[in-house]
Amino acid sequence: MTDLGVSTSGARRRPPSQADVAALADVSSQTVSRVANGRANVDQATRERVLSAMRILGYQRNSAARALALGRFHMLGVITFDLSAHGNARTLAAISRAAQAAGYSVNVACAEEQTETAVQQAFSKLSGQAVDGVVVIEAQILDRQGLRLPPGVPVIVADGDPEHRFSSVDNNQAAGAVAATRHLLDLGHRTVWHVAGPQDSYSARRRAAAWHATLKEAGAAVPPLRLGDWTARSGHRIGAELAARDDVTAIFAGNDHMALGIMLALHEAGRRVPEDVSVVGFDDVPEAAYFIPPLTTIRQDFEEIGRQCVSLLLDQIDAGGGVATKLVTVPPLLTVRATTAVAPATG
Amino acid sequence: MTDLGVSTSGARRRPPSQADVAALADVSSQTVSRVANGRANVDQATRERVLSAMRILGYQRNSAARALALGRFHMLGVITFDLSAHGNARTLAAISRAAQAAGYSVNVACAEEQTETAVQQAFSKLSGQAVDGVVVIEAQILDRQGLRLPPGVPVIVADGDPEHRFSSVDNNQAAGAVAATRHLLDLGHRTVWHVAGPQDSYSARRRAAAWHATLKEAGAAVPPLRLGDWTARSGHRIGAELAARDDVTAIFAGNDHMALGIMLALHEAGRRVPEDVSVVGFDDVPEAAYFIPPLTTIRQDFEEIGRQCVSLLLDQIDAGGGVATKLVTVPPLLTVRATTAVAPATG
DNA sequence: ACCGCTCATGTTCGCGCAAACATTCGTCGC
DNA sequence: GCGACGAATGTTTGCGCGAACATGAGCGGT
Repeated sequence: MTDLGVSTSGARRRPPSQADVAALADVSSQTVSRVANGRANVDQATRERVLSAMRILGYQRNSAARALALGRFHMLGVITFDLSAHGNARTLAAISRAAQAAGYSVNVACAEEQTETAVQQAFSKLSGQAVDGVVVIEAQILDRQGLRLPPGVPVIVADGDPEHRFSSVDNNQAAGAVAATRHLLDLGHRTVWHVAGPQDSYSARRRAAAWHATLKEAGAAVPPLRLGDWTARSGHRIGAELAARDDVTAIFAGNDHMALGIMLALHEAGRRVPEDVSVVGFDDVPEAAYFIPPLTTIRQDFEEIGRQCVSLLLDQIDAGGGVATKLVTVPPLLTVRATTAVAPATG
Repeated sequence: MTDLGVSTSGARRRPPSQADVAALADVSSQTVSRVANGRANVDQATRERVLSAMRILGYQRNSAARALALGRFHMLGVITFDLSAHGNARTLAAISRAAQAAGYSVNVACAEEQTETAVQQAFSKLSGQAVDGVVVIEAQILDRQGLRLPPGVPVIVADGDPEHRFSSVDNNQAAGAVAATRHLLDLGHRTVWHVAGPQDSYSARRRAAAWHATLKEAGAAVPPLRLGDWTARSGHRIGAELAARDDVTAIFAGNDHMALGIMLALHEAGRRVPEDVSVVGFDDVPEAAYFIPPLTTIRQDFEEIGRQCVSLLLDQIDAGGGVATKLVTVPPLLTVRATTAVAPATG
């Protein structure tokens, strides 16, 4: 009895419109519109007649027509680069959920490369005429002065806007890096080596800076910064070099995957974790608890980041532009597992 | 000289329309439309005048109006569940890229739960009135007979449609599982244990079935199937049980993350990989090569899956429905690393 | 010189929706 | 008892675009 009128016959027909519902329910299409939008000023009996007609025809409102009439799309754009990066994928999922809850849908543009043109293209595809606002996830590229985003489109940047040209939602990268470094120092390590992410990533730079500052403040020597590219592969390469040095007893990796590579290199070089060398990661990917040994790391709350992005963006959209840029910070959490231990006795 | 007319002043104005461009270029708005769509029948001089006017005003066509006029949205919907699953995220990224290349954008709906209602809701949000077609990624839920998708919307299922009610793009799960099992058997193991993914996943079922068949065919004993849930955590739990049994010398895990958990459990129980127990995973996540030891696994080509999904979907859209369902299979690849070795000499 | 053709361009119209305005009631106050 | 009001509903209109059709200019063949 539910989908009576949904003819299943061959040719693709025009889906039912308000007018069709109106005809069936014997009201004007405006009344259908009112019912569809939950307006109060419709008689109960009429409303039910309309609702039933909708059900019979399988009516769904045409979002394009709605967008055209309203000038609002009820759609958010998300620009991202690498969805194989765990954090980005998680953030996207959270954004999608939060947006759905607010009645928005999400249009993803996955830019291949981190070039200005690629971003600008992705952006112009989305912007202005198709979405009400945009979230840019981890846009290392936003650093570059050259990037000019069209004005008038609300933009939120997740984790990547060093100059605060846009509103942004950030992990408190500094706090996380400080916690990691302090944790190792407190364990008695003379100093802490840092294998950082690529320096065109603002997150990576902030983690590195906080690590540097924490060492300085503690009066510890500051070893040279080692630069990876977020991959386990780069961690493995750098880890091999670090493993060769006896004076390395504590390593803070820029993310969990690099930590994994480092641990493999250490293992291959016969240096035990955590007895000889302590390792801390960053992200707390779900598998981190099952590395060998389970990884001490900094947990990021991606769900919260996604929620905040959407909430900030919606505020900005509703305010109709001209809002001061805001910065929301989500605190990370040190999660101690089995890769960190007190410093080995000094030979 | 590029964005002259893009006034940066306060209030949000209506973005420029074809009519505005037409007025500036002193042509009809239809001519602007023709230029915007790259039609041939426009004089070169006129075309340039229009293009320059577009540039000056920063014109972008309104996708809602376009969709309304054309009855086509140039947008694909993607329904997915868990973006923290590596494969899903990768597939989504590939779909997004392929869609963009074809001039489509991608609307993601990330359903929270795998319930029929959740899917149906996500689906109806997207369907009919907002997208031209839908890709469902790994929809374990499609199994259930109860699920009724609205007719008339082209649907492609990535890796999850056991009854072939829709066109789908699949990994050749069977081939992968056979390769994994054979590989272990060839190494001299008497039999192979399988830690499968949850059995409401079609992929998981197919892998398990192929493992079973391969053992049978080889005349090997078929150990009881162990059921995990794709997480490293479940792998760890089951791994602990398996580690306690001396007769377990070869394990085929349903995915790399469970393999990781299994390896940790083995390690904790003092059983060496690969000397005592060989392990094979499935997926080849980027970190698999850096597990301790590096994991032998089955590589899936997510890029290709994404591309195929889009290509199939576009075909179906262009054909206007009424096409026979197709099944495209993407072959996986056995990648041998360090977790597999010849069977230990039998005590 | 005239017909018939092609090509560039203009005009009209409708896609489906909701805002704004118009209309019809019934109801309340004095 | 009559005007003022408000609630339910209908009518008109335009959002921006492109299909379909109309126009008009230029050109070749006979």
